[in-house]
Amino acid sequence: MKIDRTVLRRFSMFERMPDGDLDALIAQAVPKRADAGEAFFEQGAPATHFYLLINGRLKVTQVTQDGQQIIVRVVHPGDLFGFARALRRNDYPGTALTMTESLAMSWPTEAWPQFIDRSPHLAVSALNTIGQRLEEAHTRIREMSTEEVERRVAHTVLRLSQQAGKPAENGVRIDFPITRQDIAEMTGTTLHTVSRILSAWESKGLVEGGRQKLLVRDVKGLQALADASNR
Amino acid sequence: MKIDRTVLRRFSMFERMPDGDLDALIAQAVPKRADAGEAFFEQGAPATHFYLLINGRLKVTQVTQDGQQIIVRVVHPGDLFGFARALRRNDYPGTALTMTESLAMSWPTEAWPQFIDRSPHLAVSALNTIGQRLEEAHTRIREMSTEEVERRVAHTVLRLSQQAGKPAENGVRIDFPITRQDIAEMTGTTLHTVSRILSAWESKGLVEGGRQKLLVRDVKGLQALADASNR
DNA sequence: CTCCGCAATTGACATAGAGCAAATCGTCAC
DNA sequence: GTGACGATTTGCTCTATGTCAATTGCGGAG
Repeated sequence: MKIDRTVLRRFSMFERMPDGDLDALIAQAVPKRADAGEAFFEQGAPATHFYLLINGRLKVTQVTQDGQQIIVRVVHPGDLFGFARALRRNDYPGTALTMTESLAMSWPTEAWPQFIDRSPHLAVSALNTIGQRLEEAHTRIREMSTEEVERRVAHTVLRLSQQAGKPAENGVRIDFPITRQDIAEMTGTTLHTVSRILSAWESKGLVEGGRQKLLVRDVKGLQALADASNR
Repeated sequence: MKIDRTVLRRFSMFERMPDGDLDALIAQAVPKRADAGEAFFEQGAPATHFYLLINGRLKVTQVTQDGQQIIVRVVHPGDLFGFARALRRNDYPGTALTMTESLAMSWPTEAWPQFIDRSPHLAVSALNTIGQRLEEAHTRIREMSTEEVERRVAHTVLRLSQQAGKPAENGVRIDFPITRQDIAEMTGTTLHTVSRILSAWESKGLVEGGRQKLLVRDVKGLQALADASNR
């Protein structure tokens, strides 16, 4: 399983990195593959490596003391994940679970400073990444504080269709297997409620459901729902 | 209103910075004072400066399209705030509103790289700060997804008492004026519910309320409430 | 092709907590 | 001291969702 420059070059983070630097990074990386349902690392484990997702799709989850699970975020190809250590943590705050077979590159956490030094552009990217992630978190908090479930689900589905949408015959297909339970854990509700909402949308022609499948047929319509300033 | 080294030295961020560097930073800084209720900057305004809170207390708020407000975080003395620009944003994502008269130092955003270069320790601090903030956000998301209102309020009050607690005769006093509305906006509920909860707690002897006042009498008891794995 | 198990759907019911309304109370300005 | 206003409290109602339960059905394993 050989990974070369051209693969990384596709990700905006590495777009402008000189070949030499890129090769140096790759030389130190260890590729890791995981089947669907496997974990790259588990919540609480010592943070020994950080990763770059090449392809596939992950969810980062946290479980509460009393066993409830939430999805912290979904990791898409080109995203870094598991760089907790860079933020001074010694263990992973969540579990990185694959939703489909996935391929990632890994570096030992000690390599992080070097990773950053390699290119100023990369340092900026990394900071931006975190900043963006913080913003996403705040968006989610805002939505959970002020919006009712249906709007939250609408926002979440729209986001997914942007980040992982694949044009299909009659709409945009979410390009990885996702359950109602997943959506529930992303929006802070239950799979029952999600199911009801999706059913309602389906009968309105907004989406098309299926087992671990989701196709958005009417993005505009969903947008309208998501934006609705409360009836 | 002269700010000198000894003031900054109290904050962990500057503990180990050489006098010279510290003075250089101070030389470029402009102190800014704000009365209670004033804003250092407003949501959406161009991010021209970033700040360090010297004393006082702020809340960073966001308003949604339909006018609902949430408190993104509370800023305590020693915290940096408004460094959105460092994360590539051009405008402030929220409004920084003082809860009491406050004093801050400000630097033009252009000075950020220099600020960072000034000391490697400081760069690390900054990264940690953001990382911590991200973690806080995730904690909040987790709480909002999985906990009922009473536990969320308990967690929030405990956090406040840790970050802004002042030992008092019979408990820990939150050291700045805070309304039920504020607490509601921090936990994603309404002031009514918060009021009811606090009243209930008061009759159990856990806290002592008052107009814009809050005194935690029984930290242990509150902890128990916050930890309770659902009734 | 058939079976099995996990996902999804749907109905019935219970309730936490939002909304609304009205009364009271603490503080600050004068 | 007196007003006046914002903060707080509290009762009542209503509804969005969670909870519980049962059924259906898709899709992979053999």
